[in-house]
Amino acid sequence: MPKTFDTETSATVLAPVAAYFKMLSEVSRLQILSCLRAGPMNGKEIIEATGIGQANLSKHLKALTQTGILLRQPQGVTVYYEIADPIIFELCELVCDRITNQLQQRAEEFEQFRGFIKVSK
Amino acid sequence: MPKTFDTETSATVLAPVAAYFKMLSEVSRLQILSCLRAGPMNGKEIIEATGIGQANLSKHLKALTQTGILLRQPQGVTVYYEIADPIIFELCELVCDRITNQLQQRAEEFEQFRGFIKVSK
DNA sequence: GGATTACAATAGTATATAGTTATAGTCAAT
DNA sequence: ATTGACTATAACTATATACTATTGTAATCC
Repeated sequence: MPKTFDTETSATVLAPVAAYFKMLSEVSRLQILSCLRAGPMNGKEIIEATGIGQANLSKHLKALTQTGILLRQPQGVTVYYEIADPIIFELCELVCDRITNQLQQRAEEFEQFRGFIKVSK
Repeated sequence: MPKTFDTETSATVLAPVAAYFKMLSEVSRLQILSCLRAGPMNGKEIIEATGIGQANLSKHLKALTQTGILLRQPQGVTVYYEIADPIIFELCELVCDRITNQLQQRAEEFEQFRGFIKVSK
């Protein structure tokens, strides 16, 4: 097994990874996932919770299901969706922590700047 | 502190998270990050390693730097880039594991299907 | 100083996709 | 069968962004 990949190989390997992250790169879809954190919901419930349009939601749900992030469970006329793998929330937590740190750091920098301005007083 | 967010609030909060994942949702950018795993590199080296065009690379590097994923370190005329936070590789590992599992599962299903076909023999 | 090298910035094009509207399909109950 | 409720699809628009080509800028070498 080679230690490194050539660019062509790595592009092939990285494509599904990129596709997975792409599913998490839209506010609407994150809202959907955030809702489903509490448990399975059907389309109408998700619409009420998020305010996303019906057709648009349907498309997102299809994409999320095809990527394997959601499970689709029809019950009569309604369709319930649920998180297929809670790994998503781990991912989001990691990113949230990172963003929080960045914001705190910027806040500190700004605080220092403010102190610098007030020196003249 | 409320237990849940209204849709408007959650949209605001989720936007930076979505933006972060968006940085990881393109093969080109994942290639760049993959290169930099070994250590800091300058633009020319990244071009050689990935085959990405110069202007395109420059834009990606700018975006990745602004998001806080990369650190930019000019040294004379060249600019070295390095991973600002190895959290990215954790994220990628999680996703890779997930994708691997999915593929293995599909392989098993296909194996069973193959067995089913051969029953007639 | 001029040439070269390395990177950045801009404009322009092409493509992808989020969102909307309208329509159709699906299942259950009457 | 028909009605009503839920979901899916198709066509379209608008927007975002990946990529290319070109030009600009700054440092290093002759």
